[in-house]
Amino acid sequence: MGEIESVLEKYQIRPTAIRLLMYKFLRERNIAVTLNDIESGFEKSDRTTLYRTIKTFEKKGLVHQIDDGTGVAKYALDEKQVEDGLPQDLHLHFHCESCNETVCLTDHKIPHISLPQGYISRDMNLVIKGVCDKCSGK
Amino acid sequence: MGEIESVLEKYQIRPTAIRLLMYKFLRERNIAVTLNDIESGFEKSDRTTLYRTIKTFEKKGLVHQIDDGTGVAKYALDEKQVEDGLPQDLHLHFHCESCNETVCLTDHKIPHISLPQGYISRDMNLVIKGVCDKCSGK
DNA sequence: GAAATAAATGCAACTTAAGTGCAAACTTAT
DNA sequence: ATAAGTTTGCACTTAAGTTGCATTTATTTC
Ligand SMILES: [Mn+2]
Ligand SMILES: [Mn+2]
Ligand SMILES: [Zn+2]
Ligand SMILES: [Zn+2]
Repeated sequence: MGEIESVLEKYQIRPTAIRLLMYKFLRERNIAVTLNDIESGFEKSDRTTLYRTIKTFEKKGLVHQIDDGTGVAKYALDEKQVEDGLPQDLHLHFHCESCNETVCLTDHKIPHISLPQGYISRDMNLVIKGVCDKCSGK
Repeated sequence: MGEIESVLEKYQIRPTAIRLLMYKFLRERNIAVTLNDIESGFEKSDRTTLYRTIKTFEKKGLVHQIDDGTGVAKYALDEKQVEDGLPQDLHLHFHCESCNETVCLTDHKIPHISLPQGYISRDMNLVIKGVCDKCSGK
């Protein structure tokens, strides 16, 4: 059994052909991808299966969904160890308005925000939009 | 000429009947509203007109669009004075997962975030999800 | 004030992404 | 080998956003 298989098993995802392909696909890029990106990356296989596959990955905690404000859901691999049952730390996402790519800045945690009385925080989403390193040329 | 009319004129929006109604509608609530909310708030008038009206408001800087992660665009009045030509300061938004309402926390500015080399920030979106004061009962 | 011009409105249609139902194919357990 | 459960593919549905175009309404020019 290869390494890829064992990662999926670790997340309690049965390693079918499409699942292995999609996991490899996600590993090959370090940017968040849309369902359309995934679809374009595969010759065969249909949209619904890919949709359900990515949703399975999400439910099992292998990927997280990113809402970068473009109106289309993107997905990226969680890098967390399956050992610590905790959800991956909240980190910020950067969306480049030039190349339209979105990346996880996993080292950049969302700073603590104090809310008005009575407000309880459960989750956060911080997206910074601008120009990425590749596009700024700096 | 009423006060409402003069606000619209200040933003260079011609005060038609529907525009006055929509502006009043937005003023009456202090939460962000979807196009559907607006549509339900009016007997007459059609979706397209309301859509184009809110987009006109947005272009002219009277409202800002909020992406709270629910997948539906919401809109809320800008409170900024038209005098300072600047866009309204970036503030955070709170989305209550209990009542599904989203509010502008205009006093809560988004803290400064330092980005990796080469990344240029132009805009930000910070949404906190949780339970609002009304729903937490505290 | 009437004619010409421009802006706003209403209706129908289109686009895109997301999601569901169901039967066929495939896998795992008995 | 059979039965039960899971995954896959196809067709179809929903919802939000958006555009084209003709009609109506407002503004400008004469
Ligand atoms: Mn991420
Ligand atoms: Mn706001
Ligand atoms: Zn870029
Ligand atoms: Zn609430």
